[in-house]
Amino acid sequence: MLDPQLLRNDLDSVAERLAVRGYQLDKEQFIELESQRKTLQMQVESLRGRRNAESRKIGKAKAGGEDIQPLLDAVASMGSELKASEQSLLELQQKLNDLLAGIPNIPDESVPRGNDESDNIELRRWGEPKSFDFEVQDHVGLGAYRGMDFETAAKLTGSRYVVMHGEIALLHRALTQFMMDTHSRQNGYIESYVPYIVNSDSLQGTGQLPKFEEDLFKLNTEHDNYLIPTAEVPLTNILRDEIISVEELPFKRVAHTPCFRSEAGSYGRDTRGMIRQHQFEKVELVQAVRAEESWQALEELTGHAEGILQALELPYRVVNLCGGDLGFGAAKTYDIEVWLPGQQAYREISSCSNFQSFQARRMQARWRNPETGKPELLHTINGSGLAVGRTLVAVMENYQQQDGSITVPEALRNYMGGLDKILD
RNA sequence: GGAGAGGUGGCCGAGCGGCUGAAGGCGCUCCCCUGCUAAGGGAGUAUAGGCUUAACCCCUAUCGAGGGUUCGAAUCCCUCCCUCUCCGCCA
Repeated sequence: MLDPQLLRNDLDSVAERLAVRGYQLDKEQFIELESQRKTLQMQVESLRGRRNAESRKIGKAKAGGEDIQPLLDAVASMGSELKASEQSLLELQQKLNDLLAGIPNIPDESVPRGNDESDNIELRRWGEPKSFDFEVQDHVGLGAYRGMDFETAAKLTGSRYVVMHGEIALLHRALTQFMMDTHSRQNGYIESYVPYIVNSDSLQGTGQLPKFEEDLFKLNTEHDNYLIPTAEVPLTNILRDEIISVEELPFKRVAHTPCFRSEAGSYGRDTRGMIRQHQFEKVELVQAVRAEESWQALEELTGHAEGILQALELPYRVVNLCGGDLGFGAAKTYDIEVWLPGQQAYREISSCSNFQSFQARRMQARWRNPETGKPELLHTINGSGLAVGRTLVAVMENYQQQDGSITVPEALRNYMGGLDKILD
């Protein structure tokens, strides 16, 4: 959610900057609703003020043993008038709120203009895509005889799920452990275990609701419960409705969770293999910092995600997402794309974003500034560190050998009982 | 699942339907006294919104959430949520 004050004071420049992401702000509607709100609110509040004053008089008169009937008569008509005004104010505020909640975050100045991923700007590359002197397979081919089993998953559940057996499953788990250890021991994140089911308030807070409900799995319980699409939701909502002290900053959390996404609207995309699944594992990094530090935190967090790929010696590039490709709440996003020999392409493996106060305002996540004594909104940053399933794909494809085996990256061998090679 | 108790400010904890945005305590900030690893005295200390927009003042809302009764609700009624205790079941 944007700062309503900013919209009131600087509507034109907000609209201009939102255009970078292709969002057209309905300025007239906002101005209209806002002016109605103002008059109505003043009306309601002064009515309430009068009623309160009159009521106090009645109280005093009664205590003094006076006849209160004339006072009661004087207030008699106020009730209905107040009720009517309150009702229309409520409706108006609802409309304004809906409008506000539907406005995406303002892109940072450094976000390039553009409509889709073809307009993203590549910032840097790391590592050299290996050239193979044999015909490379993709992970589906490589996994076919090694325990990556889509057919059984289809039987158990349906499409876009996977069952893994044996050493492939072990490799998958080793990746998770390696990532968790790196972030918690070296990068300063506190490891957290969180629920995989959250309520609608939490999804509201991080911005998945109300606009993107169709992307989520909703549970058929009496409560408004959903499976998490990312650990960002529970981790960030730890701070919802909290005012934390300066000693608790920077707030840095890492969690490993499954993620559940309905993938509505992506029919036909990435149907092969485990690039796009309804259920996948992810290690998520979340930071909450004071406003001045959020841009630096984004760079740092992106570096932490890159560090995993470097340790695994997987070639990647970092792109700066253009306005049109930016997520709803992000002011800026770096996508990290890993090289996949099977696709001869770089594919997203992490998405690191600075939300500034966008999420914090929705969830009233604040810290108390000791210099002013006042609470201030936090800035939130998050990113994958990394998507485990896609990392598994990248390891399989980049480490494949001519004889059909897969070399285990050095960094993972301790997690696999010293195993250095996965054979057929 | 059954029975009971309870949810009040950063924390603890009072609160007959009216002068309670909320006693008292703790914590914190500032000042005074004293002086050395203590103590005493005084003042201040919620959030959001409106108005102003430079600030103050003022006004409105908020005592788990939402409704209701009433001129007036932290206080009465209803619904829901959560926490705790006991019993049952269970990884």
